[in-house]
Amino acid sequence: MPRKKLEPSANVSERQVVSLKTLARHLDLSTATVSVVLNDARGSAAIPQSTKDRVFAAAEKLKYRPHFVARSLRKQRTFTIGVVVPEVSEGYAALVMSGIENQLLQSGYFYFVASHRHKADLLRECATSLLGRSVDGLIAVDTQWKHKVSIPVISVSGHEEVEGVTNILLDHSAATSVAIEHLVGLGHRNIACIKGQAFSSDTEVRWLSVQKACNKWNVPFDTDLTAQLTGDSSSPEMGYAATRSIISKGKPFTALFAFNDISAIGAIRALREAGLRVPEDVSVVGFDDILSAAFQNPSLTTVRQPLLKMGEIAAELVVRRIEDTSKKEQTEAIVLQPELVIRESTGPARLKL
Amino acid sequence: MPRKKLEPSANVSERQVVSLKTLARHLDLSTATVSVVLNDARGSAAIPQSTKDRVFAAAEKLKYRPHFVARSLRKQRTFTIGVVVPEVSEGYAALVMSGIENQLLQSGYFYFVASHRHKADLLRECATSLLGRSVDGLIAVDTQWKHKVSIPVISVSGHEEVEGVTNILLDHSAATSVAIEHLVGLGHRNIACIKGQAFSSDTEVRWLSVQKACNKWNVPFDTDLTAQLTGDSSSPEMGYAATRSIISKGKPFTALFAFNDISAIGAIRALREAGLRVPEDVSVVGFDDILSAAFQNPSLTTVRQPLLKMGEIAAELVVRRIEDTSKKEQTEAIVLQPELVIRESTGPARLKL
DNA sequence: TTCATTTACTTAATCGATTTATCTAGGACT
DNA sequence: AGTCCTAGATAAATCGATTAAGTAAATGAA
Repeated sequence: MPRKKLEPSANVSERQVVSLKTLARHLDLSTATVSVVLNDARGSAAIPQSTKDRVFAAAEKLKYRPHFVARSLRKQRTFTIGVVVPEVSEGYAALVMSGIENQLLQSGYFYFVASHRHKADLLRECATSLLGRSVDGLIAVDTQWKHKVSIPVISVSGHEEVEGVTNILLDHSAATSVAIEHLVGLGHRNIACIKGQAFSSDTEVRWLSVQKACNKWNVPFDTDLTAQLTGDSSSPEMGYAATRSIISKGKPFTALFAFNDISAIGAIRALREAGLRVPEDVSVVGFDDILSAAFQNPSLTTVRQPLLKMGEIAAELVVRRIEDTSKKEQTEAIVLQPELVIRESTGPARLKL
Repeated sequence: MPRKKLEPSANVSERQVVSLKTLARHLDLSTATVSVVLNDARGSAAIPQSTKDRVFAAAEKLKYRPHFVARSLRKQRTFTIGVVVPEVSEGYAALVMSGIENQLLQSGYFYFVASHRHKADLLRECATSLLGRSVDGLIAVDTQWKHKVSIPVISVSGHEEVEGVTNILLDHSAATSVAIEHLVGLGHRNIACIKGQAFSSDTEVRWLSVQKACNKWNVPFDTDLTAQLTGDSSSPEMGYAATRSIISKGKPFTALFAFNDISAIGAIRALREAGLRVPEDVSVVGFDDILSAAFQNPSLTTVRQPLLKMGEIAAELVVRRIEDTSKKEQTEAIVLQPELVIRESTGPARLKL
């Protein structure tokens, strides 16, 4: 097996070799002076450049790295954000987290992840232990966040209005409208819909938007062509079951608007098994545009949520609210626009049912 | 819009109300005594039950929560693990992370995630900043970890042998053997193979195992039926390109063994576009069994890596190595067994080519 | 009675920084 | 000569815990 010899890489290795005290002693200065210089703190103006240079040079040479924990204790800031998600392994959360990470690490923050699996008590526990870890802020993803806490909270796709919580939302009205418009434009009039699980924070808003969109585009909203996802994990299985229940009612339909991509994938399987081709017999529209949506067969037409960007904005915002100490209670929501991504799973409606 | 009135939930909210000092003053005891009692530390034997009861009662009543940062500083332990992954949003990493989380939170640890996107300098930076945060241990996922560090490191699917690093590996020999056996059993003899990107830590080992497996089952290993994934992100696009390049060589084949599920998905698309049906004309085997493998169309036959379990084991191990201070240099690797999951993407070989 | 031990605590050092308040020496000014 | 100012630092408090070492009173043994 080809295995290279490794030279131990020096820089990375040691935990805490040089403390401020060591450095100060080495420079024959007090820790106060060194700290002031290195942080360019108030009072550093009084220190001559020559001394500053000495300090910087020595810090470099001895590879001084400030001890984060000590600094956190003193400053009462941990430069750490708590991220609360339903489940780490879901495509939705993973994308948002990816966006959060992009932005946060750049700003010098790290984040803790905690998942609650849609259980209220676990969520409460998450919150308590993250606060117990003195995080500087929280980002809740797809979570019904109801706790009022003393630190900034950004909620991605949360729909509760809680004091101190900034919501980042999709324009659901636009999202559903554009999806229904697309289907109507292809000649569909009998559109089945899958409603989300009760625990998903988007469920209610989206469902109302779908009804409004149907009104707007003058298509009937038929409750017989409707089913709700059940269970508390999100796998295509749930979409499969929901679709079978719709099919079993025997009412004809030529299109199906799923709650999300995961359920759309299950829906397609159920349709296939019932002998219906996608998109020839039934068009399917998903929601979210998770990574694998483009690689389904047929690839999914879907309403894209800019999940990565939502994560980035959440991270940017939480940092801003932490660092901007002027308490101007920035609680207004931020609304992002969806984008319809047309792929293979939708096509013209069959002319006769 | 139906929106419930919210009662602010009291317990969760405040950051640091009661410090040990407050609590001690309230009890008219010293912080030392209170600390000893609450931690049941050495010396607590000398303290009468009546006092202990008073302390516990007061702690409960005032809702005392120890300040994690202060404790970390004093104990030189942060109860935090650094997790290094190539990319948060990949199915592979997400599953391992999910396993890690299951286990870690139970043990009272949190974790920082940092991703390096297969860039060596970013990886180095990750390592430095995680160590700068005084994490107690590291878990590297699908990453070529070459740094020798002073804290325990567990590597999931790493193949480097570095002192102090415990490797958690799949039995690649068994994995490739069972896959090839399955194909041979279906009558396939001309098997195309897709090799992984150079940056993936599994690539080399797997490639050698594939060759050995071909030998073992007496099928030719034909380099003309071979292509390597390129690019540095992992999307099905890469598998698509690799498969097209194999097809373009014009040599007939009836099966394809992809490097992973993601590339298998791209491969299927390329085959379809070339007019080949899966599995009727070409059988496709993936690797990993990521969540969406089961929901492809056709669903993927694949070699399952127990990714969730690998994450759990990694977490368990890193905690054990941290807490077991007897430095018994536990560096042997842990090898897990794969499982062939037979779904729809494989079938009998066409009799004539 | 006297010394040793136990009991039930407390004092103070420590972890590694940041930050406020203070000090000193030298020069300028009255 | 005395006072004030300023440049250039420093001492010491602080963040909130843990923990080694110490102490006073009570008890027990010789």
